[in-house]
Amino acid sequence: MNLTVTQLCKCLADESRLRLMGLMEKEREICVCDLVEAMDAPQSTVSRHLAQLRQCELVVARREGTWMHYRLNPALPEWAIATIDILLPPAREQLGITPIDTACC
Amino acid sequence: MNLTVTQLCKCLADESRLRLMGLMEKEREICVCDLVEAMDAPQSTVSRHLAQLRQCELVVARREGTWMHYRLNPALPEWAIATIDILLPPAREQLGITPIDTACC
DNA sequence: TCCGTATATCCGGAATAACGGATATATTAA
DNA sequence: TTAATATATCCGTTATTCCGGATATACGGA
Repeated sequence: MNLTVTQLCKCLADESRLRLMGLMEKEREICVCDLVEAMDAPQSTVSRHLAQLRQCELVVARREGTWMHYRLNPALPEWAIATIDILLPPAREQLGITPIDTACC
Repeated sequence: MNLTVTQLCKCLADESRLRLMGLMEKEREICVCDLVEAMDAPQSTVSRHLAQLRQCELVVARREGTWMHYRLNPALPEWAIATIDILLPPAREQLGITPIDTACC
């Protein structure tokens, strides 16, 4: 785990990625199809942003058959966890979203 | 004051701007010449980044004669203040800087 | 093995951001 | 005024990021 402040901020500085983070809720897994639907963006775009979040380890993925389940990484450095905790509520409000609470699969 | 989470993160996502923020300390004014010296970057580059931070109101400027004094804006929304408070210490460590404590003017 | 579904990656083009020398502006002092 | 200093802005170039259709890969089931 070698996350830098710059990397974290770059991830959160893009509206699509911030939205993806905001759609996830602590301790809850979301599958990609739900994210694609909620994002109203092409699947390749969503997947690309998820890859970037994965790369920085802001999220972790778990495969279950053909499906991938994502969730916020609980093992980030304290300062990153604290930042995400603080920013997601105002981000959700500003973007007009709430965490996904239905499971398609 | 209409700062968005995306705007805050964009500001902090650039290493030069993050460094500028890290060179400032709460409640302390720093003049541009000190920042230029500490940044080891052309004056136009520093000034451009300061303008962007000013634009988003992360910093405020006060003129005193020919000098401009900058400081962190204490009037930001709570979530922004909290984020900056959390991120600056690890950012300083990662960038190898400490707040400027000498005053050239 | 072959097919269908879910997801990831590729890649070329478009948009955005950063750079820094040159120049403009603001202020003070002579 | 004019000069000198501090800082801001301009602008052309380069670098980075984002986009999304096309394609590849992974897996389960028939």
